[in-house]
Amino acid sequence: MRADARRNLDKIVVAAAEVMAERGVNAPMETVAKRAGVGVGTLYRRFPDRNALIAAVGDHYIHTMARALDEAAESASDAWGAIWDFVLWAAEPGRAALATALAVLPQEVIVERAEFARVRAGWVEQFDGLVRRAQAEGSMRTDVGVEDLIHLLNVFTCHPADLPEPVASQPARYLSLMLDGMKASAATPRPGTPS
Amino acid sequence: MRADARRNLDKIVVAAAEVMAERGVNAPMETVAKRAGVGVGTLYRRFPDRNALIAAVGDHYIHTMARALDEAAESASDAWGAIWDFVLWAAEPGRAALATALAVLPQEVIVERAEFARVRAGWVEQFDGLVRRAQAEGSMRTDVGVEDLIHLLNVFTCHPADLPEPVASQPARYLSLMLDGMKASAATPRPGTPS
DNA sequence: GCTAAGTGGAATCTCAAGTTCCGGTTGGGC
DNA sequence: GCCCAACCGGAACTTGAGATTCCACTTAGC
Repeated sequence: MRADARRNLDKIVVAAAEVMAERGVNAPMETVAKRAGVGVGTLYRRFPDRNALIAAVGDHYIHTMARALDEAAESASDAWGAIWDFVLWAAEPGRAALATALAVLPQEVIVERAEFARVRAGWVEQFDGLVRRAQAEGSMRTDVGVEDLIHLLNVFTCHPADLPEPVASQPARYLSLMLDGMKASAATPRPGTPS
Repeated sequence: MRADARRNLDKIVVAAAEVMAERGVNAPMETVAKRAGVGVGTLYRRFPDRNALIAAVGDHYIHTMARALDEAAESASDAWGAIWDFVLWAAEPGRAALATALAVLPQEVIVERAEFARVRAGWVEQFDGLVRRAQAEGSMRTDVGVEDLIHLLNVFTCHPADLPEPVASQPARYLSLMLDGMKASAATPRPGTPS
């Protein structure tokens, strides 16, 4: 593979992640091509159909996430701190693109990619380990789990097609709020009138 | 206007709210018609263009929200309780449809409808009043505001086009979590490593 | 019972996006 | 520096989903 071709391929994956984040997985191929600064022809030569492109985006994404979680787990002093670090890392601008792109991946694409599924499963498992440790340490309430965290990460980080800007902006702000709600001390029965 | 025509018109607005919630404001007119159980012809007779339909949905929505907030404010014993009641009311299945529909309204449509803007402004003001009272009563942290609440309501309540089901499901669960994060007692500096 | 108001949906139009294809470039081995 | 296989861009053509029109057929309601 020629060096310039390789470069273009990378640019395409990055562009696709961004565009899909903004406009959904079905964003026009031409938009992706334009963002990547290449012609549609080039895009089609590398990715014969949309699913191939989506799959590439998924791979790119999951590896980035796994690496970031590793780092957070290593550098933080306790589990809760690691979770906090990772979540805020994920909330940084630019990250959103990838998160959305993944949230938006059609199930079929995910399932048929063993590699992707494997990395993702490892990531979830490690994340889950952190959550359990944080709960054991008494810093996180026990009625929420990894799935909730992942879910919320998606919610705040995605900038889905059709929903104009205000929805899900300021991810870091809202994710911190959410983490505050997940602290062990925060769990509450219905305040105001008792339920 | 004949009685049956009136009935159809109502059915159309309701159907449009649902459909727009599920598929975005640009959902096919035919889908709306089908959901309402009328022909496309009928739809076009009442709403010559898409904006007319969107505007009708917006009116429907804002009035419903305003009424619900009134009721919550009256029946709850304190401001924080009223907020909680209203938020959970809004999270009930079916409500989401309307919320999304609004979140998704193009700015132009909103601006050019004085009536809509007026009702909405009143609603926001009343909601803001509750928030301030709750803060004064010491039950809600002071670094969040109505805008945050409204925003989060949208986030969890919307089921935007293109994002397949898991995102923003279980609105009540996550909204309670958020409310827990908004309690006065929840505010935290960065836990784990101090920041 | 009459008729103006209302209706459904087939038929037609429109246009955005997908996909192909080829004349023109260019990286990089020699 | 030369050469050509690999690569590129994007015009041109195709396709399909959805918008919009239109009219023969119903039916409230006087």
